[in-house]
Amino acid sequence: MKRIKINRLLESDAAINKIIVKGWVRTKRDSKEFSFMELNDGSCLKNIQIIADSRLENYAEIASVTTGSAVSVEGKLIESPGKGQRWEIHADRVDVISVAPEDYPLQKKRHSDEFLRTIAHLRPRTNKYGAAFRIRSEMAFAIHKFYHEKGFRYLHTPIITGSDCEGAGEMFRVTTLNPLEIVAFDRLKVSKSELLPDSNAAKMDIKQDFFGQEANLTVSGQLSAEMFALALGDVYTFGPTFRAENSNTSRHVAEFWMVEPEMAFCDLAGNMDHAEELVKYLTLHAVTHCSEDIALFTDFVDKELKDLLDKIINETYERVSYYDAVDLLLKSGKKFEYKVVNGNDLQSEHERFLAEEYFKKPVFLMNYPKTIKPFYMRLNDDGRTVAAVDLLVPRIGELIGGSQREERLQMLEQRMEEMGLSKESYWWYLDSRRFGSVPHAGFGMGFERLLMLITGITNIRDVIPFPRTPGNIDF
RNA sequence: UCCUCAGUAGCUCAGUCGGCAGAGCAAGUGGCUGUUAACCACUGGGUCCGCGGUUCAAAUCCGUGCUGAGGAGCCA
Repeated sequence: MKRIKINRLLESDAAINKIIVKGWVRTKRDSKEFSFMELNDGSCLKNIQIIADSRLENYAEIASVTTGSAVSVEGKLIESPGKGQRWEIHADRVDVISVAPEDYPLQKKRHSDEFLRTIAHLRPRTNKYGAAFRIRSEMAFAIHKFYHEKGFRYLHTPIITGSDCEGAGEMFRVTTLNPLEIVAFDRLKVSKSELLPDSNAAKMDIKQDFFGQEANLTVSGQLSAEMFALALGDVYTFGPTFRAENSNTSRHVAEFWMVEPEMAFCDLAGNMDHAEELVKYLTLHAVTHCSEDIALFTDFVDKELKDLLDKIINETYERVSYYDAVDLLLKSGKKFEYKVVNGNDLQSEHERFLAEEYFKKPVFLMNYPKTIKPFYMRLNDDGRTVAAVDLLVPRIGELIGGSQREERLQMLEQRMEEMGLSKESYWWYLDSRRFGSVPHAGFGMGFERLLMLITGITNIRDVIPFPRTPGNIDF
């Protein structure tokens, strides 16, 4: 007989004479006559209560079961006379699969997130993290569902990349060279400057490497995605991304997942329309398909979460240009720790003020000065701003960053020259502007940041199974 | 990387002016009960983050290192 998952049992509208459930004991209350076990199998937030009668032949063994132990239960699903649940199981047979010893770290009480991070291999067994990772799974599915419905093609861009100057941050080096050989260079008293990529020593060295040139983990699939948008029309990527920045904040990890749509024949306004539709769709999907898990977060993590999610789904997102935002910040009368300077990038506190206090809803900030944005963003007619857009949301800050891309070859080459980039290493990228170039646009959305928004979890390390941060790669 | 705060029992934390190391929960034992973060009693449990210093005396004051958190920068 096959086991039934607890989420199905709890949905039952009638008693069932014979069922098998398997799971882990969350807590147990004993008496001489009965043992009450709360069993959870991960299929949903709720446990099911098992009543094991002392007349069961292995009752002594059942009584020894501890929190965290695994059991298999055969019995009857019946309506519960007790408070707090509709259904319970009267066990005809309980097989103890394994007993968790007394040093099982998870207790039947609230633990701090900091402590649970030190036992990241066990934290999915808690209510909060179980809920978080069920939502994560459901959101990943919803992303594919959204794009499939809209006729986008799912694109797998490379994890290992040879282009080293995408400008999106520090990169992780990929090499098959033995680190000991690098130590040997030190022993030979080769100076550090001679090991830099443009030196002969390093060139000789790099030829021995797997790819014969420097290789890194991707920081963005955008440039590749542009090539496919200019062939398949509308594409998106959804996969891991790596940044070697020494960032120690609640919003950054070294390995994270990013959604990157790229759309041909699309301008900045179309880009924003798309971003707004995506965020609304995903939030609505979470609220309707993960209501029980979301309820845990609205009840125990963030009391204002429900209001925020309603706003995200129902409000029209504000759209304001960089220069208007600067004016607005200057006129707000609000005292900031850092002064608002026209032409400089906005500080986190400025962005938070706009999303959380001024507009009190998601806000698109667009048309930034070209001096603070990458080369591939399309130059506006004013000659000083580019068609960039960030989506700022309450509590998180930047959820989305994107732009309309520079599709004009001469403009693109000019921008690359201004920023000191080598045109040779981007030959294939420039080719796309040579052959059938069209206006196109796209953005990147941090998947973990979306999950923080939807769950109210305040630290990004708590929405990814095994977070990677500077100095931390346990598990 | 910078700024701020923190580190005391398995977990969460208290520890006053520098003067014998504490509580709740968890664990163990026993009792009781259709219980539900069950309840009652008893028991065990400490490198007070490490190193150095001041002092008759340091969990407490000073220096330094490590770890964690919050904020900043970078960004998604």
